[in-house]
Amino acid sequence: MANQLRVFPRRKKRIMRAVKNTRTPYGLDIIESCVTCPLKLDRIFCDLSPRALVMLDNISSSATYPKGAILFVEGQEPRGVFILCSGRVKLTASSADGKSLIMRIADSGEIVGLPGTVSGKPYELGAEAIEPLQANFIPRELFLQFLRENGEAALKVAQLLSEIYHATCREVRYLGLSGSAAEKLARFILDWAASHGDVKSEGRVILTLTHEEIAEMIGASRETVTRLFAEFKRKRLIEVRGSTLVISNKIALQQILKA
Amino acid sequence: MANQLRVFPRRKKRIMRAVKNTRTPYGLDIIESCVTCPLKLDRIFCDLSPRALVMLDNISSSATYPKGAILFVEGQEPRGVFILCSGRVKLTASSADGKSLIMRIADSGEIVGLPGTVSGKPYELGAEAIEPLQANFIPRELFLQFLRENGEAALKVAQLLSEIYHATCREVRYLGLSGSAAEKLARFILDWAASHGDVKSEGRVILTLTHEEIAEMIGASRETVTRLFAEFKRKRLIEVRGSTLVISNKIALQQILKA
DNA sequence: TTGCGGCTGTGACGATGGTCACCCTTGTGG
DNA sequence: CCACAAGGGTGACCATCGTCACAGCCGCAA
Repeated sequence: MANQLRVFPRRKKRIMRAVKNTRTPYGLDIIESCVTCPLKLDRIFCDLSPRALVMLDNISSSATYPKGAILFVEGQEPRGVFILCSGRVKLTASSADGKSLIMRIADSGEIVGLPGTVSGKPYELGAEAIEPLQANFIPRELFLQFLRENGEAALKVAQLLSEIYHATCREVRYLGLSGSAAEKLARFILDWAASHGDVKSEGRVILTLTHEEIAEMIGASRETVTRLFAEFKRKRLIEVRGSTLVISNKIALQQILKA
Repeated sequence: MANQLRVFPRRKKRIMRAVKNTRTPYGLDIIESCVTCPLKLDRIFCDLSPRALVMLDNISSSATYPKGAILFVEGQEPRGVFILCSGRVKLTASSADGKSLIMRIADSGEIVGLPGTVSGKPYELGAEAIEPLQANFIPRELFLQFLRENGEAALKVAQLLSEIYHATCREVRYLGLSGSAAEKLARFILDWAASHGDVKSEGRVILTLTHEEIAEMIGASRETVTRLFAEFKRKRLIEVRGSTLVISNKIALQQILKA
């Protein structure tokens, strides 16, 4: 909901220097260069040499997108990568008959469109902003060029790809290895809590997804998700207040997985 | 069935030179150095400099495994990558209650264990030889070192990871976006034909998987697969003779996907 | 206010497919 | 040659979950 741009002032100076050279627009969707943006580039590529960082910043250009904007669609020729500054993006696979499946939700700081860009094959997923979005875009050719000249960055990219793959494997578990829908949902809640959990308030998470979206993530119907949420509440496994979800009985929830 | 080792004599000379230095065993499972093996290393990393190829060969060591051998199990700390010379490996995710799901079948020439090795996270899948296997093993640390010193190779690895990811996405489609089991099987048959199809004999493929294994690939039960095969045969969509599968009516098969 | 659109909640119904139980064939090794 | 294991084939049963239909709720805009 609250979609505040967090700015890291310490970083700003370093960035401002690099950003001077960033005067090369690569498409219509470029609105402004990445100045207010926290530029998580150096979070992702934090262990690169300063020279590489500047190079990277030179080829990237920032843009903003409204909620619901489509960054790219499935099957499209890969144009490049998006590095999210703020806002989240859902990555979905969709079938001919309109069903769609959310494979991953990329949070701010993450990188989107990487596999397609690296391999050159059509994007295997579509990307849609689920919040107002600010992102750095790097066109494919320049990005590849950058990787070729920058071995350490290429290795870093390989690591990122491995992590994306890792997340995808977890997704496969939802879909393939769960007996019941209850199992899927329990697994989803626990996973979500693990990755989005507030550190201090144990078991409290903010869940900004609709039932529909959760259904698309775990491969179930909207109604089933609603029913299961009701069931979990009835059994005192979870509580829901607004968009806050509290895991009241984590152990019981984990029990469902093993069943 | 017939598991002949295909040897490419042309490659042998080049390899023999490089292989001289390969005298460093890294574990108990090393049986012999990679001499008879076609060493597809240079297929995967074919565009590397000769120097890099030699380095790569120096750190890799060949071993053979019987059918059913486990290269690694899910959750294990990553030890390194395996590059398959001959034989195939199935990569499976398994659940607590013993169910398992085949995510990918790596053919000879492919590389196995890459994401885990690159990211350092535990292998997300288990790997089991489904045929007698000959493979080159490269221990994690040496492999990473090699990538660090070899930017072009790192980029190549990123590409391979993208392709693995690509295959995984397709797998997700089976599990998540198919209405019926018939749809999954149809998709599976078409995919298999597309990737393993003989070029000259259109529509003829060799399918060396048991119904059980197919079931694990598409997320269905063995019985369902058997029943569907019977149904497809009855409807004249396919014919099966031994381990050869003939697609008699490709259009009808594709129709099932869209339904 | 009213109306509208997105989201959630709930009942009824029925197809799909997993499970169990069993049998048959084939290949392999003692 | 027999025994055994692994794979394939089939029927019966019934739990699960997707689908349809509809109702309440909230926020928002006219």
